[in-house]
Parts: sequence; C-alpha cells; structure tokens
Amino acid sequence: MKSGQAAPGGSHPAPRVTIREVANAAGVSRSTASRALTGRGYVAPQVRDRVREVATRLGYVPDATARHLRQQASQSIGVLVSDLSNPFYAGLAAGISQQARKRQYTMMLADDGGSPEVEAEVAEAFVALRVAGVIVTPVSAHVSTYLARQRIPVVEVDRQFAAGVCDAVVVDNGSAARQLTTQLLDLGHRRIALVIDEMHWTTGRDRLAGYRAAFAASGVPLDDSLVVTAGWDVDAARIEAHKLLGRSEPPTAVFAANNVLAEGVWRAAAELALSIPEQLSLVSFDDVSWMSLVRPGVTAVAQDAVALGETAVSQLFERIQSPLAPVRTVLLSATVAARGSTAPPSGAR
Amino acid sequence: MKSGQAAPGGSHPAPRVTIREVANAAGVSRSTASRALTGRGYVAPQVRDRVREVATRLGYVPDATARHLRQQASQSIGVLVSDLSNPFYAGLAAGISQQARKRQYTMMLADDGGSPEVEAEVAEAFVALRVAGVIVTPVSAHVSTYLARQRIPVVEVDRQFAAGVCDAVVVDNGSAARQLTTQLLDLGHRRIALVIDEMHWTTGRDRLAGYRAAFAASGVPLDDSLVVTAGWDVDAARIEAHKLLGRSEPPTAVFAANNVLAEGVWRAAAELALSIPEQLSLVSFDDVSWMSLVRPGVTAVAQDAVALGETAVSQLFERIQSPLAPVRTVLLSATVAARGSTAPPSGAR
DNA sequence: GCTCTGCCTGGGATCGATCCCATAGCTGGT
DNA sequence: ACCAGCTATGGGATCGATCCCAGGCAGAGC
Repeated sequence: MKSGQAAPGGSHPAPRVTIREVANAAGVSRSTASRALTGRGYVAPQVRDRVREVATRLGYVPDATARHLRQQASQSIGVLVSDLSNPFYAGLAAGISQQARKRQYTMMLADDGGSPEVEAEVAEAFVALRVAGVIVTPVSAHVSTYLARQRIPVVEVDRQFAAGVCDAVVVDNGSAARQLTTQLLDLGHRRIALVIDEMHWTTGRDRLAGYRAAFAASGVPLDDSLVVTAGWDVDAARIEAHKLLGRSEPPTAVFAANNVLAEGVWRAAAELALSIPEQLSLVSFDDVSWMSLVRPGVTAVAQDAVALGETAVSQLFERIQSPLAPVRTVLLSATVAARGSTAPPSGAR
Repeated sequence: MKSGQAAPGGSHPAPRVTIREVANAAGVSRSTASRALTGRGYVAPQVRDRVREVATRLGYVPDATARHLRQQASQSIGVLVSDLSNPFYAGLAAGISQQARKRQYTMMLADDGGSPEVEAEVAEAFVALRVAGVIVTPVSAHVSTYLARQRIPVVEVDRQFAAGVCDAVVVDNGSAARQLTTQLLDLGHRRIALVIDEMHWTTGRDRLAGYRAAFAASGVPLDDSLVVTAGWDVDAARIEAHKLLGRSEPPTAVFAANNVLAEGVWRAAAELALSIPEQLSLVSFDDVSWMSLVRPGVTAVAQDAVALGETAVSQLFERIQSPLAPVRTVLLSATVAARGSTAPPSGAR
C-alpha cells in the first residue's frame, strides 16, 4: 500500500453552486434563471443564452433532490435482482441500465441474494427515494403488492408473483421446458432427471410443468425420484448432482433448470468422470457463455436477458405514462440452442 | 401476450403520507414527530412510542429526497463500471452492493460501455443526485478530476487514471503478469504472445510491463510482433487470435490480458483445432467461472472482484469520514490459480 | 388617450423533513 | 421564594429548485 501526500480535490471550501449564484452572476432573478435553464415559460432569448452561458461557466449542476422534492417525481428507477454475480441477472441489469439511461433516468440497483427480508428492506428504500418505478425479479409476492399499494409502478421480470396486481415480463418457460424434454425423450431417454431449485415460483413451476407435460404426451412413465431440488449455489447443486449421478440406477440424461444448476451438474459429471454426451446427456435453461465454451457445448434454452431487461423498461414507462391501463403480462418466447451435449442413452446402443 | 383487467394497486387517489399526517394523528407537532422518529433530541418515551406506532400504522416512509435536501448529504453512492455483462465487473458491482447495503446506503449503478462520453454524462448525473461518493472503473482521467472538483469523494477501482487526485484500489497487475509469464518461460516457451486490449491505462500498462520484465529477467529476447492488440469484445478478440495463431511462425503460448480476450483465444484455438496444452499453452488474467469448467482448466490470475468492490467501499467511507486525509492507493495482491492449460512447448519434446 | 393583449420578469409560496431556538413545566438546592 | 438546570414541546426558518401569480412594459387597435 502506497500513499500520496495531497488531500483530494484542492483546498478550497467550495460550497456547491446553486441556481441563486447563477442568477446573481447573470443579473436576473432565480425565477428567470430557472426558466432559462429548464426551458419552461417565457424568457427573452438573449437572457436565456446569457444565463446558460453563466451556468456552464460556473459549472452549475442542478440539485436533483431539490427538483424532485418540488416536482414530486423523480428521474430514477429502482431495480432489484436476486444475484448480480449470476450472468443471467447481470445481463438483465445491463439491459435495464442501457434503456434507462437512454431515457435520461438513473438506475438504483440492489441485489437481495434471494432473501425476502432484504427484498422488503430494499423495497422500502425505493419508496423512501420516491423512485418513478421499480423493476424486480421477485422472491415473494410481498414486494409488488407493497409497492403497488404505495402507488409505485412495478414490473416483475423473469418470475411472476403478483399476477393481476402489476405488470410482468416473463419467458415462456413451460413450452421451452417441454420442447427440451421432448428432445431427450425422442432420443430414447427414459430416466431423465430434472435438477431444479424451487417449484413454487412461476419459473420453477412452469419448467416443471413443461417437463411433466412432455412425459405425459409421450406416454413415458415419470419417476418422481428423478426430480431433485438442489439449492441455490453452484456448490450445493454440485453436491446434489453428485448424489444423483452416483445412484444405483442413475439417470441417463439431466435437465438443469438454470445455469447455476447446470454448472453444478457439469462439475459433478467431471468429478465422476462421466463423459458427456456418451454416458450422460445434459440440457439446461439459460444459455450463458461457458455453455458454448466447453466441449461438448451444452444444449440450452436461450433467454435473452438483455432483451428481457429492455422490454421490462418499456413496460415500466408505459405504466408510468398511463397508470390506469389494465395490467399486462408480456410473454417472450425462448429458443433452444442445440449443441453437442445430448445423444441417445448408452443402453440404446 | 395476455392481459389482466384491473388497473394496478386499487383505485384510491392515495396521497403519500407525510410526517405532518403522522404528527397530527399522534397529536404532536412535526418537530416532536421528527425527533421521535429519528431519535435525535428530547422526546418523552411514551410520546416516542406513540408516534412510532402511528407511523407504522399509517405506513409512513420518510421522503429521502427531502431529508437529503435538508441535511445536504445523501445516503447513496454512485457506481460506474465499464460493462455489467462482463463477470468481472458484475462481481465488482455485487461486492459493492453488499457492502453499501450493509451501511444503509443505496447504490446508483450505471455502465458506460467503455465510452468516455457516457462516463462524463453519468458523472454529471451523480453530481446532480448529490451522491455521498462515487466508485468508478475509469475510462478517462476526466471523471475523477471532475468529481473531485465538485468535492465528491471518488475511489478508482481496477484501473487508476487520476493518481494523486483521488483514492484507488487496484491489484498488483505488474507482478502477477510477471509471475505468469515467468512460468511460461520456465516451461521452455520462447514465443509467448500477449493478447491485450490497450496499453495506456494502468491495467494494460502494468500487465505489459510485467510481461516485459519477465522476459528481461530471463534474458530471452522479446519479439514485439507477439504483442497483439485485440479489441474489446469476444468476437474481435477471437478474430485477432485466429490471425495470430494462424501465422507462419505462431506462438507456442498465449497470455490473455483479461477474461474477454481469453475467451476469444479459447474459441479461436477451438476453431483451429489446436489442442491445449499440447499445441498451445494459455494463461489469462481474471479467473472467471468458465475457466475452471473447461478441460483443461485455464491457468489464470485470480483477482477477487467481490473483495475488490468491498475494499473500494471501505476506502470510500474512510474518505467520506475524513475528507482531508492524504490520498491513498491500495494495492491488493492477486494469486495464480494453476490449472492444466500449460505444458512445455511441443518443439521441446 | 385609453385599453387590451402578449411578452417578460421577480416575489413569494411550496415540496417534506430537519434543526435551531424560544419557552414552558418541573425539580431541587440555597 | 427564587433561580438554576433539566426535560420536553412547538414555531419558524432552512435546504434548492420550481411554479403560480401579480405586474411592468411595449405595441396595436379604437
């Protein structure tokens, strides 16, 4: 650790320059200065130019908190995701950030690590900040109803908890899961495990339903012991997958319900020296970059996280514009990126 | 797309409840209500409890903008990173977010996509919001000097542009790069390419310097044509790497200066069916998850992005507490995660 | 000359919470 | 009795920007 010598930023006490100083320097009143800078109301053109020039010269930056207090409307949106280090949520946040900035809004971002308590806490902070709206990947139904009661527009993304209360943007989890499962069944797999984190939220529920629907449609009986709940982080998933693949009658294929679970399964398979796809087929939800880097690549449902975020922002701004329009759920379709991680089961050869 | 019927959040006009309403409902003045809720100043215990109870009952949430305006200090920090979809920056943001929340601060997050213009724009937005401090992975020297002039505490992370003007938290790029390069030289490699994005910022400059220093120390002559500038995204890096590896006299080892470049090199090697490490050794900066998922794993310098973010937050709060303390640069060390992507050059066998 | 209209400006109130200050009630010491 | 000291409360000013409104001034129309 090395140290510099000077205190940062020079040595003047430097009070921040306010609109009052700008007005004085330009020889007009605060009101006129305000009109000149915001462009609302009458100002003589040369006065307007002079005020703006003075403002630039003094480095005047209007105080957003004061403005928002007066106008009772802020230029920022709140975003609450489950886990920033997960590439899916990071991409979502990136998409939201881009779109928000494009509309001159700033983004308050927090992650709740999947905890409903943190989620509630952050929601209250957003209310305190009087954000114009909130985009959330909910962990409980509480957030959205709370925010809606506070009359803050909310859009649920990825998962939906408060259908009928607020807007939502989700992907068609059911049909994507069904499609992927059907592919495995068509290859001849019968023992197809579903490794999943939870089965009550819309994502988990619909993915499970799609998986079941594929079995039902093909007439293959479903062994419920192959539906495995495997926790929230890679390591928990790895351990569960290890147990699953080490069973006396192991599955010939695994469907991982998201990228974290897929990573756990992938690592477990490597530990057990199971070769993919010869000894084990693997498919997953969430097409994140490593899935196309490994050999063989992992066949996965590609949900465009960035597009999801962008759509959520559009939806949020529509809602802000017309608060009384009927609530809407936007369903985005997902595509399957087929790679080399699937093959007929070894028993079939 | 399906549609619901009800407008969100019920149908009351519902003006937000202010401290005035709380005070009236509790039969006290605004001043007393304020003291009861903030805990500053004298309040009779039973009055305090009554006010708090009323506040909870009415669902009162204090307006942060009003409070900040009065106190001239906000409870939020600005964070500006280059690219949220890059796992390194995402991890950084995650670390910052955790620590900020722990201190009851909210985080305003933006990414600038590496553009100095966007960076300047966002910096101004942060000034307007009167954030308590800013953490930035700078793209130009401008941000930090600008914010410092506005008397907003700044911490530069990952890269350093404004040494002497503001605090910084960076990793020891030079010695990590030197260490990694030395390992390759010791294995017998002579033609070691450095694939890098830029060489003027501290990160690029120091990594390059470390690479050169290793050559100098070992006495092996350095072929400058092996230092390749390869753009900012995976695809650009992949194309450059493709050219590099397809040369008539290709390198036997590649040092990728960050995870994006490493991904490009990895993909290019796969396209050219070069087996790693037999035909090509690969090492990289940034230990992101895919590097331990692929076979062989990629030997990489592990910078703990989350820890970096957390350290930056500590540094920022120290600076907020004592604005006049001398500027400081915190240098974190990085460790090398050795995996299977290196071997002696094929010619040496 | 007088009014009417439209352009332009400044004064004061306002948003919601905090904080300084004046003041009132009470206790206790002299 | 009186004052000092402490607890407890409310009134008003304040933060910075916006916005409503009153009013000044000039030119046009009668």
